[in-house]
Amino acid sequence: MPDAAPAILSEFSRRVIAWQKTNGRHDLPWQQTADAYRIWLSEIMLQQTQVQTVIPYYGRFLARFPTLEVLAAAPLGAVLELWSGLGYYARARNLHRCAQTLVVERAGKFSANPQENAGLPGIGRSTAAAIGVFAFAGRAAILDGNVKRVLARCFAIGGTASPAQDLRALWALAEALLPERDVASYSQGMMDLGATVCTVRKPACDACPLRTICIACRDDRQAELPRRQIRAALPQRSSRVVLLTDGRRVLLERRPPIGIWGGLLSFPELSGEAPDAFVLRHGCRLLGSQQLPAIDHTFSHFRLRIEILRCDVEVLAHGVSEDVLEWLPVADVAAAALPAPIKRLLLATPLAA
DNA sequence: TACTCGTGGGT
DNA sequence: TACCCAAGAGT
Repeated sequence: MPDAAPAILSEFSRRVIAWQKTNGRHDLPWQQTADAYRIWLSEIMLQQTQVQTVIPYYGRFLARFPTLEVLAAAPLGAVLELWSGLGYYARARNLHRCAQTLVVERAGKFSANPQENAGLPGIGRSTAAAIGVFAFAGRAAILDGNVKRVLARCFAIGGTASPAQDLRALWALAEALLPERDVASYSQGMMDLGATVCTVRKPACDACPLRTICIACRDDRQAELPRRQIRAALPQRSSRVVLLTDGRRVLLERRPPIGIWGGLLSFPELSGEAPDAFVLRHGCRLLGSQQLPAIDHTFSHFRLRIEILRCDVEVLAHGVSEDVLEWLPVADVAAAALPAPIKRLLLATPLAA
């Protein structure tokens, strides 16, 4: 039936748009603007991160960096401070680089053409499309986790082909289903459907505008679509670190710019060195030490047990520290560029002797 | 292509 | 409890 496809495609977007207008989300902070800077920021923060997690970070970030120019002029450390706890810190580094690139090379403006924004640091195909749709009322296909799930179920994509083939099929579908008009409502509707109705577990098919179209719903295959990626058991790693304090400040180390927690401050690692030697090497005299309960932290691809030796010290000499080391006043811990578990521990540990 | 890169909530 | 997985992109 060669004529059936176009009819189904337009019916699909028509239902999504109608559903979005009455049942979708309209009050999210980044939906109150067409400012490309704000749209972009929200899209970066929302990568692999749930809406409710992003909302407070988004508000604090905009209060500190209200414009692209302010962001571009800020030091990376200040950006990481506002990103502390949100995770995937390469997003913050790329965000900062992207802002500087735009200011220097593109007059501080995003393009209305998604293809010209894709390839900027941190902006891939889907994020570029989202900026084009929500900031410039353009027409481009988004393919995030929500859209993938809706499409995979509705059209039974996955399970037979390779992941790469699945992805190509999903992109092709996303492009083919894109309506001529109301692209913003459609795109928002697809994400809202995936987030609130077509959920990973126990989808609310009774409330879905696509239930009479959806193959997964018809065949009761919601649980097997989209195909879940097989994940190996997470390897276990460990590290020994020092919480070095003089009662008012804590000694922290700036981590390398790439890798886990890249660019953030964290406890100096005690790689095989004896605690006394470590303390002395940093110009301090050891007053007392205590092994704190280990922190068990789970990353996306490994588990880390952090053994923490608390060293209470007296500072003997100043200026002997390397430039990657920094004494952080206790009062500044909450606002510092620290990984979530490190900040949590410091906030819960009284440092005064 | 496969791996890297955080964190918190849900089940 | 242990596992799943989010408004993905970089390498």
